[in-house]
Amino acid sequence: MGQKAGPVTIRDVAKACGVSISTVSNVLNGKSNKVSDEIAEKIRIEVARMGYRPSSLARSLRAVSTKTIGIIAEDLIEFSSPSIVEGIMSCCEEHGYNVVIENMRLFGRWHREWLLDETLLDKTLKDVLAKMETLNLDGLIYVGSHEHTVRNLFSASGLPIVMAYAVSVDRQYPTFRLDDITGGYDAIKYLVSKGHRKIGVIAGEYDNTHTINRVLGIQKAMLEERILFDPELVKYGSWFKVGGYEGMKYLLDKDITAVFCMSDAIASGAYAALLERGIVPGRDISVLGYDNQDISSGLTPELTTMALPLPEIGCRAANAVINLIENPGAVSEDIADVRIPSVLIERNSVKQI
Amino acid sequence: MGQKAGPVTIRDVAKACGVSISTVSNVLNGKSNKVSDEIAEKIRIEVARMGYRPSSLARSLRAVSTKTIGIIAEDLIEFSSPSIVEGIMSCCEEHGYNVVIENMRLFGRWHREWLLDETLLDKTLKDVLAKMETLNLDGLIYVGSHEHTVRNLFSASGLPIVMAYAVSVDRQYPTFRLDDITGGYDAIKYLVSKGHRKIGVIAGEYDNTHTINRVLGIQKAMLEERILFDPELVKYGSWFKVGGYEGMKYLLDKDITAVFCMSDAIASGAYAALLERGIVPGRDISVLGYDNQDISSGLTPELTTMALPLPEIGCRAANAVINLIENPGAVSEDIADVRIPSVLIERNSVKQI
DNA sequence: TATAAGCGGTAAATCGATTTACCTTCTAAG
DNA sequence: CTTAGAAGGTAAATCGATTTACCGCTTATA
Repeated sequence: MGQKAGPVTIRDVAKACGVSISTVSNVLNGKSNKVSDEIAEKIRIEVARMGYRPSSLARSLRAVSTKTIGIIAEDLIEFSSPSIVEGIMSCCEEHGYNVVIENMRLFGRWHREWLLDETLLDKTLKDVLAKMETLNLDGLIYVGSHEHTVRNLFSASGLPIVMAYAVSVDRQYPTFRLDDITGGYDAIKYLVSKGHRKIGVIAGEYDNTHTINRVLGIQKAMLEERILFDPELVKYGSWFKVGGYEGMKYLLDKDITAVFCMSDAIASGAYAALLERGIVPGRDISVLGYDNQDISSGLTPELTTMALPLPEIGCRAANAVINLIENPGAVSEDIADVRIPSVLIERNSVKQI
Repeated sequence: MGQKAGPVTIRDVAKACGVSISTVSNVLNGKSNKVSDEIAEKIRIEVARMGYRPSSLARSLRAVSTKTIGIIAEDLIEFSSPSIVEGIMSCCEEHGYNVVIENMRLFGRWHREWLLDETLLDKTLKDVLAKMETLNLDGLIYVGSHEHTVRNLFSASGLPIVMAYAVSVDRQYPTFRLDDITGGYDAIKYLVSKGHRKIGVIAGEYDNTHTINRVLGIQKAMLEERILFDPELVKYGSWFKVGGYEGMKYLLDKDITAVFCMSDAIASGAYAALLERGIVPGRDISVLGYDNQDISSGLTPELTTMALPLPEIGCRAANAVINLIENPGAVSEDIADVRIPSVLIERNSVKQI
């Protein structure tokens, strides 16, 4: 019964060593120039023996900074999120920061419809922020898609904020996102390098940022290669399999040797349409995908595709907040808008002609 | 310059209302029977106006409990982790708990080899735990694969701990994992219901828990259906595409009408082998997958498969820790070992004969 | 010879909340 | 008329750490 409950505190260590609390604190924080070697050693031994771990709660309360960064994820399960989050965590780990994640979808009771309802999105975001404000965070990273409108709801908190993958309408925060122009450009350049000059494109929704920018890149590459950009050869639709299926059926009539699909899901749909007609992808026609999702190596033949630089986006975003946190002066070096290129993964669906 | 820095505290609110700190605290914590209605109202208004949010740091320090649960993920990017984590977060959200995630892979400097090296795994785990002990958590959930050895390293912390998906060697913690026996059983039952009685199996590694148990389930179902279990018809290999490719080539000589692949990746390899020989899956032969990964709907024809109950595993694990946290008495109601069945997703790769 | 600086260490304030013990005043019961 | 209890509120202790101010003593400097 002389036994104390709960974990061992700095007070316990101090008592066990017969020194003051401050001395223990000093040793633990490397200010050992203020403590004699014998005492320091004794304390270190006792700390190890007792299994003492300083409470980050108490530490943070005193220090004001919690050394933790909040991640707001629009949808944690969405294909791009986990890798971005891992990139963020990796970088934070390196710099000694903790991470807490809020998943917006959860606040929406598992429905997806809210993504389409802007009022609801705003409301959800506000709830999430209220919860996070309670957490005494040092900074915030918003991970989402390009599609949605993120308004200036954060400002109240006064925290450093950066956007990963997503873009805020008012462009108020540093942003790290895909370089879609270069993506489209590189895709065409690669296809041309393989001898293709008659190239079809199956795109996502026609008014989508990714779509628009990739088409820009495509046009740029074609101009350089002196290929006439034929709007008849690009089919807009959806990002999903069905879009690829329909797009490919449309393109089947055209005179092309290769097709650039703006997502791997689209490519899988294209495969389906091809197979239906007995045309084998990678032999009779070349197919280039985008995203490098798991599916791309599951297809037969394995899909050559452009890998999304997701961990890098996360990592650079994290670096940016940390920088903002540690030198608050540097805030307004022109709100950054960094675009990070995708990298080509060669597999077997594009052949040299 | 009369301006205070930092966020608004309870003291500020108290001052603004001309009452004591305790009164504000009482109002905020619903003990309003100790406060007159006028004052309570006044405080609530002021709280809203000033945008005051109680610091969870200070609150937790005082309350001992942080209302947060730690997740240790062996590999956050691994296909099963994000969904399990989402399940956990969903449940925690509902019960008012926060969540912090540690990704073991990060501590291993992005290498995967450590998963094979048990000493390294233990060391990594110890590091992660040391970090988490600092966080004053209320409970812990370990999310990992069945493959690895998780020793009794946690005990020191004295925290409630449960395992999600993974299993600890010493079976010391409540465990929520796949019901592989039922999985194998249901798979065969389904195939039989579609008229198949000559069924091949492409399994994972022969000494893997999933493999062993699913085979058990297969045998049980076949016994029930009076089908002779022929060991020649089950091909062990790897969980990945290559395993499926080789397995299918092996089975091509046999007299079968359907093949049960123990992962979607295996099924994708089977598709490849089939296509190579001009056999079309879903028409000439039926294929059943397992996992319900993205890839399954990307294949042509779309793969009928068994969906892993990942969110449910996460959710039930979370419920269990929370229960352990809130009634510490209930600790030893026989260490639970709950097995959760997979659910069949019908698509187009299995046809009635 | 003053005076300053260094050394090794401690007591007490502090961070922002919760909680306990207690203090008035007022009302109702004996 | 006294006293018990309730209503409404406050001061101070507390949670576990960090940090500041200071203390007594020795040694170097002007």
